[in-house]
Amino acid sequence: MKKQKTRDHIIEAADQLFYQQGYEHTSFAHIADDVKISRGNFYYHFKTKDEILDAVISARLDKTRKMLSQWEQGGTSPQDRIKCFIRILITNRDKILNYGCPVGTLTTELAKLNHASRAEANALFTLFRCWLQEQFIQIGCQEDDADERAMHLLARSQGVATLASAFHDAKFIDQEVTQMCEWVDGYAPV
Amino acid sequence: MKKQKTRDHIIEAADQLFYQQGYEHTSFAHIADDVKISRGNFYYHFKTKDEILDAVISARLDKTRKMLSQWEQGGTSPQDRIKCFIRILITNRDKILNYGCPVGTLTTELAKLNHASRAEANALFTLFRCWLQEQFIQIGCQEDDADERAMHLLARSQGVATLASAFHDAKFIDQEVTQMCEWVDGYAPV
DNA sequence: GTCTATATAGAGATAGAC
DNA sequence: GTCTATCTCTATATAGAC
Repeated sequence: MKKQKTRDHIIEAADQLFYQQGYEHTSFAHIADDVKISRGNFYYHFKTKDEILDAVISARLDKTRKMLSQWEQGGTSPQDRIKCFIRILITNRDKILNYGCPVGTLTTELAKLNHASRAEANALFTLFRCWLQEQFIQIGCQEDDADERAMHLLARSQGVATLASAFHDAKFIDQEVTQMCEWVDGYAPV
Repeated sequence: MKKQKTRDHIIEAADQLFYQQGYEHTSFAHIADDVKISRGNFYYHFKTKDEILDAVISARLDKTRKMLSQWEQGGTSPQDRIKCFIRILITNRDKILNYGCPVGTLTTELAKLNHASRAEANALFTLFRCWLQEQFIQIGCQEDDADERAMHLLARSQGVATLASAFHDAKFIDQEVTQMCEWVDGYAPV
């Protein structure tokens, strides 16, 4: 556990850099610089760049699962829980304005690279999708309908992140978040 | 004009490859291979990779302007013209399922690379944004309101492309296109 | 576990012949 | 206008000392 301190630092630095600069554009040298270790030492912890990517995705999956289960406990109604999801656009506004959505931009990049870990990255989307579907089911939606709404919300969040980043427009995020929250409240107890 | 045949071939090949594999991931060698010229000849036409990117963006801007002015003539009502925009998701469905939206994925990549041509790529978004705004004004919206709706539609299209690509889900595109078309018709003559 | 030094491959870019 | 040959730089990855 304690022995893996450097390894964890590498994962954390890689996570940030992959998000800010993209996976391919980020070099070992850059990560090593951030962690303040030599490039040689690097390979003691990870044999290939792909291994770091897998570790980063794995860490993001863990973090996301924890976040979702926290929302699960926090919200009093499924609508409230869904609004927790919508409001991450506000919580992470500054980062989104600069680098877009960490999930969307990674999956898009890996798709273009036709990368082996593409499926793992997509699992991040699936995590949100299934969680949202479950909330819509609790509202009273049928399974298919709930999934459709989950996808709808995911897509809107993605679009908002992309456009807000392109135009560096914080106000647009706020507007759309408000609209999405209203949309969710429109599906109040059926 | 006729002398630029090779140059045009390069731009066209680069355009496709940048879309399918991303800008950074596409090498001169790959483009040259596609065009069936040597890497050396390449540099007669373009001195740097950035120059090709600018030429590609410029070509995309031209093509987009032509497409928008065609829609301008084709549609009988502003609603119809806006639906032309929405339906490109259907027209380009197969490519979108594989590579996402060419505008969104390029601007996102250039943003992460902090590339000098980032603004030029964003101009592609602006082209659609202003055109859509104009249509909403013709429907009867105020200027600010029209822009808000333009951004809203752009964002939804982006989100649909991103999610459809991640889950390789053609049906999702169709569903969302239907919903967006209904949304537009909801803004019939005010 | 961390370092320095080095191997190897691929990229962008140039020079000069044809 | 197109080619071959080559330069240079940077990236991933390895070897071996400490």
